Amino acid sequence: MRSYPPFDTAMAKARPAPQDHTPDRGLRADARRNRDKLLAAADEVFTEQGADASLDEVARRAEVGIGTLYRHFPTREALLSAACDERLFALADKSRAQADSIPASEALTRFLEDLARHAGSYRGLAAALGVVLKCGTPGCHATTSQGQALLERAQRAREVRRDVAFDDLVCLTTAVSLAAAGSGPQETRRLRRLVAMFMDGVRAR
Amino acid sequence: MRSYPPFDTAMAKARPAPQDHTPDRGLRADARRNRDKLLAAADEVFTEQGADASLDEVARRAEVGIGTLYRHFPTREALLSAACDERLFALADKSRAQADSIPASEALTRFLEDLARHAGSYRGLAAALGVVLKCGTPGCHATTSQGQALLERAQRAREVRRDVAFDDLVCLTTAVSLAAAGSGPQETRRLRRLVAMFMDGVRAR
DNA sequence: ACCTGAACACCGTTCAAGT
DNA sequence: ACCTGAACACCGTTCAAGT
Repeated sequence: MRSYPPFDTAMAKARPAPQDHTPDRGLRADARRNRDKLLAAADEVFTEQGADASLDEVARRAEVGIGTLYRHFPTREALLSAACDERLFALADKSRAQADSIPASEALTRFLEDLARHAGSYRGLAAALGVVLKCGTPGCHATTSQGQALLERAQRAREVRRDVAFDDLVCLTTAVSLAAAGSGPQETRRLRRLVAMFMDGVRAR
Repeated sequence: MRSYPPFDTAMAKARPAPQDHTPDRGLRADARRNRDKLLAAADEVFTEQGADASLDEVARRAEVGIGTLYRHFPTREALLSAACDERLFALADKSRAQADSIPASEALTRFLEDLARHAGSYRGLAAALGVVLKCGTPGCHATTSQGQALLERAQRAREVRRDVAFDDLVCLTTAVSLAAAGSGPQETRRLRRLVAMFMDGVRAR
């Protein structure tokens, strides 16, 4: 088991607003450009080859030295979560937009389904989801705080047990994503079924 | 993402009986000895370093050429599941012994808890549990058939929904094990709580 | 039949030299 | 301040030569 060095939190800077969430302050123009190229390349490569694709390949496709990759993203997880960040932001936004118009536990269920689908966007992302969601990236933060808010709301409405923690739900999502690896219609059905079953268990009675 | 070659099913021979489950037929004495040394070494190394420890290290500690390791176990999963086999056998036996004297869903719950604990015996085994349980090793087979039997019994007793598949339960176990990584008293408590919650969702209503 | 280990291809990570 | 890529250490896998 390889042990990654501790995540460099300096890499995860607070973003000014959901619309403008690129950390351009304190980055030289060329550095900023390289960072963007790296993210685009990472998204491509991870999508094609899975979450443990070669980082060399990412650097090559970004037309950037491998050292530059490490300078920007000291660990694989840092790159992984940065590459997912847009998606996570979108997920949190979508949930916030629709949450108030539907019942608490329904909102929570939809959120978890989306999260499970997100974890399936790269092969191998699901297993890393727990780590990725704790990496401090803005998108991660948006997602976890939205999830936590939904959970608390459902608990206040007495629709969900009090002894359920957000981490339990992340754990469920991990499981469901692992089980639903691939994203055909069959997997999607299974995903929804598993989320529903777990939510039945989580529901207050 | 590394793609492993397809698992060589010739490696997983049917065993004569639960008590004597070492494939000694068709193996020369020295080969048999090497196989045993490899399994003992693998158990040690995986326990110390996790499920993705170096296979070189395993061969070295078994005092065997690396080629011999690959001859006996063509994939990491093959070695992993062979090394777990005793444990899985014991798990199935224990469950069989106690199952008839307790209610169906209780027996199933205990079985799943044990399986989750098993998945925690090596760091990183949980994520591979789905694959390991499908590798055809005798211990895997004993475990899956016992689990399937317990599930069917609980379904006949109308204690568990009909639309639950054994794979769903394996998926749960994976999740719970991932969430309960580590094996302190806190993790064990969490493990039992998560299993209980999922079982509530799985329960017929 | 089976074992051995050198050889090959590949990957992650660092760091001295460059701009 | 940032980039580069050669260099190093390590790992998985194969296969020709040996018993």
